[in-house]
Amino acid sequence: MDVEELLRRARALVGLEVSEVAASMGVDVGVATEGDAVRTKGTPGAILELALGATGGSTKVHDFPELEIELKTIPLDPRGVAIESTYVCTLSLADAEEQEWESSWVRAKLSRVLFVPLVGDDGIPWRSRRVGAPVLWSPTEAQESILRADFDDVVGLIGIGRIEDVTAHKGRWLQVRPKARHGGVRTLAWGAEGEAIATVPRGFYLRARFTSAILVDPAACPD
Amino acid sequence: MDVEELLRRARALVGLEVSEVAASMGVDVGVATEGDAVRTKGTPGAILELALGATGGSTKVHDFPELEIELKTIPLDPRGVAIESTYVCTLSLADAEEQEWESSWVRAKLSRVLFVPLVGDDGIPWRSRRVGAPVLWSPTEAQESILRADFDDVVGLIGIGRIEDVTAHKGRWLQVRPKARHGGVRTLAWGAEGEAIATVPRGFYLRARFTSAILVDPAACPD
DNA sequence: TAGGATCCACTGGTGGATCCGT
DNA sequence: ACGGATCCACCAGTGGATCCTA
Repeated sequence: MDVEELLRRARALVGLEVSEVAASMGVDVGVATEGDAVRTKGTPGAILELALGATGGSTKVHDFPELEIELKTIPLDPRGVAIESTYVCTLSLADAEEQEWESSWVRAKLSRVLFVPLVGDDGIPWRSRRVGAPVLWSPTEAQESILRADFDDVVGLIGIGRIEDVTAHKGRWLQVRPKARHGGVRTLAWGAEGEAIATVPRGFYLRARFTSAILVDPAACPD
Repeated sequence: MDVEELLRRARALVGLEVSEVAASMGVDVGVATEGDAVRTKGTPGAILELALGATGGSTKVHDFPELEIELKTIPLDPRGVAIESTYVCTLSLADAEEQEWESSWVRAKLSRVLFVPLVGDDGIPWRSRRVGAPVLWSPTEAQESILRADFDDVVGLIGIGRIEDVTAHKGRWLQVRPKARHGGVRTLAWGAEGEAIATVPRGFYLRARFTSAILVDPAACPD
């Protein structure tokens, strides 16, 4: 598959409800997920991956390894505003000192993204959301320097052992938030005195105001 | 639980069939495993862990963390000869260069072992094997130096990138053999030129003639 | 006979994200 | 509004070992 074929496939889904996409793949989402939003958070993303032919499963860097394209579904309200922030990837705490933007996982993921909007009023079940017009995005130079600055801020703090000073308030477009099944999970990090500490795993997220903006204008620089 | 309590529990099981031990724990091994040896390889070990109160689950170093005791079941024929070698632990291939006996996982596991024989003719189903007299063993100095020599041999070879020269022929008592669900699994190692190579995962095993001997005389040095 | 191949259960970590109190 | 908390599926790795040909 080449990139044109991927875009054709994505455009062919525009206007369909997620449940219709699932049905066309032979996936039954009816009985198992009726009225259950909290227990099926990742399902719409998985359905779109199937429908667009994403390969590689779970141990990959990109959803489409040959194209180096990452697929992200974005829940939008009817005005086109993103309802949620977008998870990018896990932040490695143990070796933050050595991490650099150029070779980072988050940069690799964000270098080429196919955003697929799932449109519907806030609160409606994901099955009833409709596929919107896909946007294939790569950061402009201006955008990438902001993303890099956000990355450098948090990785710099973690590198000097100040992980607990990294809150979701930091970052203009790219923020860091907890990422774990529940509060009890802990991972290894380093404190200011070089001591090992156990803390909650973190992930990188794109703020909703950023994804909202680039879905309207891929070269936008909101705020 | 202290070590005396553990030994009391183990002795109380002597003479029982494994199926009887399972039944006393409220575990039904009848229907699911009838005549199916290949699909239930690890079951007798799990049943004895239950019966003896092993804790820690799967992310532990020892089966009895507080006592630093490892539990191993050993299939014996009626003459008291071990039918099989005994798996100890996985061998880490990627960082072999830095590994030393003193701090090794295999040494930690073997520093104190409760061997529980499961006695029966070769080929009889594990359910019909009878629990034999338990032996709480720690290596003598003489024994440990042989084990350390075996360890140093293979880890030394792997450290200089000669993993493919490590066969199960090496090692007087402690040998290295493949350990994976099937031949297709690969793990990372380093070749002689420092290049990364993919190879099958390996584990440390105690040769059957060694376990046979120490079950008769814990200070034995066979061969 | 024993070296190399294989089997199951369980779980921690990752990838998919959204929930929900303040 | 959004920062912190949480949910499920999946899979590779570990721990429990024995099988099975040459």
